[in-house]
Amino acid sequence: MSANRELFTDGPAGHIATVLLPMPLPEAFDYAVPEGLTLAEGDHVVVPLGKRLVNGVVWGLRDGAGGNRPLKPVAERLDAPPLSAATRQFVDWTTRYLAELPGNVLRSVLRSQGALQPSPVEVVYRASGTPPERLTAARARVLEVAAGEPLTAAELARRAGVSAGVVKGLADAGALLAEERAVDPPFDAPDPYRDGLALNDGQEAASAQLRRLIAAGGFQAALLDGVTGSGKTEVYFEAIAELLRREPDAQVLVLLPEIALTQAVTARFEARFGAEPALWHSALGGTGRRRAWREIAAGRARIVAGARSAIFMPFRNLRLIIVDEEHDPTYKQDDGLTYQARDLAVARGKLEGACVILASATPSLESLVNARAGRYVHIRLEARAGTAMLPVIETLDLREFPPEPGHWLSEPLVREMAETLVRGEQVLLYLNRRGYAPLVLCRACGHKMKSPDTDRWLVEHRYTGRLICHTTGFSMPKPRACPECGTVDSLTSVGPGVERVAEEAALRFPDAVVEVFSSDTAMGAEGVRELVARMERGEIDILVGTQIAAKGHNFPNLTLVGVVDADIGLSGGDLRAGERTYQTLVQAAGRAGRADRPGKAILQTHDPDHEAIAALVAGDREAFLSLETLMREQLGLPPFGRMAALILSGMDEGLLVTTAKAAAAAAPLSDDVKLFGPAEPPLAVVRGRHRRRFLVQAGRNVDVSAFMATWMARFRLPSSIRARVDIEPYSFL
DNA sequence: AGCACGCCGACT
DNA sequence: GTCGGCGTGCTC
Repeated sequence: MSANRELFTDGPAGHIATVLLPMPLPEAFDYAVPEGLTLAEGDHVVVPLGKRLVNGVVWGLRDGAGGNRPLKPVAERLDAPPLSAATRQFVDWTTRYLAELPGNVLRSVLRSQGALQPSPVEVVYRASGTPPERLTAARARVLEVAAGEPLTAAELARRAGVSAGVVKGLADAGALLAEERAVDPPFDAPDPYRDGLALNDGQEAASAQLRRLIAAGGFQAALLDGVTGSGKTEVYFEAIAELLRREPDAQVLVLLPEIALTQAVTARFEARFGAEPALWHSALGGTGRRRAWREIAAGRARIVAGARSAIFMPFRNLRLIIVDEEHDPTYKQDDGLTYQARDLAVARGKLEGACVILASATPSLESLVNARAGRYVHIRLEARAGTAMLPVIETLDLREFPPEPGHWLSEPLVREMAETLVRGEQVLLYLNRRGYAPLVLCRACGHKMKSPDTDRWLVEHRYTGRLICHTTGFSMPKPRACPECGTVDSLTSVGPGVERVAEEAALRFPDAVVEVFSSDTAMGAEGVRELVARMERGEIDILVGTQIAAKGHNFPNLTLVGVVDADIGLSGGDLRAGERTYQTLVQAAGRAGRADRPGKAILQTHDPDHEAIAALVAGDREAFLSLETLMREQLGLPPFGRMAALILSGMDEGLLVTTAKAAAAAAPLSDDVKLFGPAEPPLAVVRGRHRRRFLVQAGRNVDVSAFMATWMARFRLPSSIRARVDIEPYSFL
């Protein structure tokens, strides 16, 4: 067992275990340690709570009297790998940082129900080498199959095409040997000594820097800043290889945006290390979860590739964390907790004494500021000379060349598309709007079709003939008559979505193969892979896609990217809108001409002078970032100031308003903290729940987490009102 | 999170 | 007259 396990040997009666339970309780509970039970901090235990038994983790051990009332005894110690001291510290730190309840954070760590039970076993058979006395044809087939890997009786019978009785007969005759095998097999060990792809000079220099960081050991954060196509993955693979060569027991966590956890990405790991990584993502079923969790907790899974929630995995010896596409906004979301996985990764790296590498072609402003301040090592990776030229980027002023009413492709873009198609090359039209039209309204009375639970517009989807709310998922068939005034056939579609742009493209280029690539095209992971493969093979001429099309793929014959509406995201209640637009445009533009062909990107805009667009056209990232940095610094916005939000919600609007007033009055205000609200957010009602929102803005040196915790403790929350704290909120809706 | 306790509607 | 709805409160 590990060195950090303080053994708690027996002594006088009155030992107390503080046990943290994975539930929204205010604190860890004390239990008596029964005579004869030896416990260590981090151990998984079963304890009585009310009239049931629940799992928990020993958070502390001490001697003492039971206090004012007798303690219930710990029921059982589970034979599972204990949570490491660093993992427990990470839970404590995260609890404080997010102003959360500790049990809620622990619940994110214990995300597999079956993982604490002994691993289930199955009986498998292999040939014993002694053939049976009577060898029938059926028996021979079974023995032939069994000569390979050990299989269960059912699988053996299926593959040999015989009944289960034949297998049983062979086992009884001693020709097959039964053995038990854990249902959760270990993951194959990665081999860090295999050769990677040949690195160019830039990649070699960057990986040498990373190897030095690994060799130095301990906590270090690095920003690996490399343009699209510069081969960042190969570079951080070298850091992984270096670590595993030095420390064969080390564990590595690679965080990826959920969408990037595809076969293609894991295949690259397998090609480099000869073994698939252990995967952790939301789509994992019960068995896969249990296997991954146990193997990580036991310290046997070496390379773990996961979505944001993988930052909570119970690693034993985490030495390196890589956050790929660190700028990706999907790292900030709530799945039970509201957190930014990149920020937690840096915090966990500190606690584990591990190296943290943030990789991106378009780093977040936060990370760039940290790099400039010297808190992160800044490693720049230039493009491979000759191979991946950045495209020529032009703006197309929609005020000068307006498309016809009801159309969205401006004439100069259409001309450029025609020339591209004539050369036999491919076009990507990028528009970050799913569906056919973002709004359906009645020409007769002006009624706008809205979601019943929210004020949001219903988005028309032509493929399915339905109107869908992208916030709540509500959906209905598109009616023939206006539900307000009853006029028949008066509902018109306003504005473009990808389906509508695809329709226009198909109309303009009747001979071209046009496809839509959108996250809600009902095609699933399999369909996405198929579509990407067809695009790679050149079987699609014009791909119309949302965000999902803008990243991660390499289409060598794609030479023109048309950004249908570069202005989306430049305005709205989001301080990162400019940054986000810039990143998206770089990613979308980066799709063009990745092989040896020069690419071109055309941005349709009403505001070609906007700094994000101007900087992009000039290819001047520094200029854009300097402006953005200056703006945020002057306004005291992150990362130059701290923010937090409090969202109250409840069915009873009257009670909500009263509670919000009480909350406002209870705020522990001071000079360096500004409080805004309670405000009615744009999404004021979601599924019948009313919402009110507070925004806290404070100086860089203010601990907003502590502020929120203090605030929350100073007013009573009626049980029907829910409160959610969001530290460093990204969305202000 | 569960689970019990508690006070108001339609059923054998 | 009871069964049962989920609002409120507690669990070491």
